[in-house]
Amino acid sequence: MAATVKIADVPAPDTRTRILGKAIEAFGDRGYDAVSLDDLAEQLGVRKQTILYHFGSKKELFEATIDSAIGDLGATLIAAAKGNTGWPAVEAVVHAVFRIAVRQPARLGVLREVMRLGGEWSARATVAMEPIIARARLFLSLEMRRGHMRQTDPNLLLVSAYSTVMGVATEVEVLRAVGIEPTLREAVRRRRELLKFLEAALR
Amino acid sequence: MAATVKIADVPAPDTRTRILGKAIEAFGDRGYDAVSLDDLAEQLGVRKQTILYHFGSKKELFEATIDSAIGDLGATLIAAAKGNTGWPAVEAVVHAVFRIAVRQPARLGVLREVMRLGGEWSARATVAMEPIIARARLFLSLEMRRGHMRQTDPNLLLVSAYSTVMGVATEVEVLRAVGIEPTLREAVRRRRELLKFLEAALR
DNA sequence: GAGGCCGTGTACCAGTTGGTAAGGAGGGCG
DNA sequence: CGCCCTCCTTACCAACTGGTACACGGCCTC
Repeated sequence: MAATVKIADVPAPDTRTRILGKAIEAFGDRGYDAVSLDDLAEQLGVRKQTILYHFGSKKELFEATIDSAIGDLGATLIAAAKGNTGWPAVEAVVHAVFRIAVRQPARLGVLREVMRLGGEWSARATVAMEPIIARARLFLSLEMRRGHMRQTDPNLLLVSAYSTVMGVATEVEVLRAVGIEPTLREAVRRRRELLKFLEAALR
Repeated sequence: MAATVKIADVPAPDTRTRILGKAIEAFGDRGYDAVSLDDLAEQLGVRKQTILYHFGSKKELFEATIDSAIGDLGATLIAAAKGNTGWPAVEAVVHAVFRIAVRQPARLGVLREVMRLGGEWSARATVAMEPIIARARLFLSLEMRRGHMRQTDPNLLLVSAYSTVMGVATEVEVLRAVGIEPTLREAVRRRRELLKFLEAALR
């Protein structure tokens, strides 16, 4: 964003950037295996070998995708938390997650996909997420010590909260299974409901 | 189980059954795309064409996998809930899920995978799960009316609870990311912690 | 023992996959 | 001009994918 204001900062996205963008989109919502370089190339109006020129292999491309998507996600969440303490911090983070879920669901999709694949890739993502995890853990510990939050293992609480938020924000098919259509209006209601759920669970 | 006791009930699993079993395992923990019929055949010590003889195509095999895994899962959960009311019912279901997560993680994996893939398959799984969903919804509504549970939209509550339980029970890589190793001992602790989380969130 | 069905194996195949090799087109620069 | 460097293309390819056609052997029935 802000591309219209700055002068020569983001000068019409170069090919590499365009590829990465589409890669996040594709990998994020179809998964690693289901995306072929040929597909991707066609969508970009470019030959597959162009992709392989910029990123040496599909694996490398995916690694770049992970770093980009997760780095970005982390930055967004940390920015959301910044300046807030206590419950408002949780609210701010959940808001941020939902905003991403609505606008760029694939970005969260990449995280989901990486965790699904496991192995080296999960490890890579784990490293990329370390800052957020550390921050979240610290936050929870602090809130517990202050008596604002139920006393438990912060790590387990973190996993529970993560699963709940990711699930409610991104599991479109599960929502559909219980009869909830993934519309914007519903997303707002879902977020509100989720916050109540979390508030009850945490405090 | 109980194969050693019964007499001619399960007479050395026939090829079709063996294929289905391995398919659940494979699809459940590697995902649809990542499993090739050749792989599967080799693991079974059989030619790929044998698989295609019993199940006409990979798609059909996967459909059979869904029906088997999810039908079975549903039966287990309903059996667990049976006879219990109120909070003990929730505990029983969570116990059952964790038991499956420890013994046959792939069975839950199939559910996850299907929901990830979306489309016709999610629809199929949704149909297969209808009985459990209906029962759970009914249970929640009843508990709310009785005042044993926080008053909210049962559907949203269901999704939240589902996400939380599935996440904590099956998201091995997420657990690892926060430093929790997926051992049996940890699973017990996790389950206990999860129940506290749910109890706080629900009541 | 001849014929038929069931279950499995052999032989193939066309399409797609990720990846290599090599050849421009265009610009900057000596 | 000639040379190189960056970016992208055309032309291939070997491996693997799901799938078809068909032959073989054993068992049952007539």
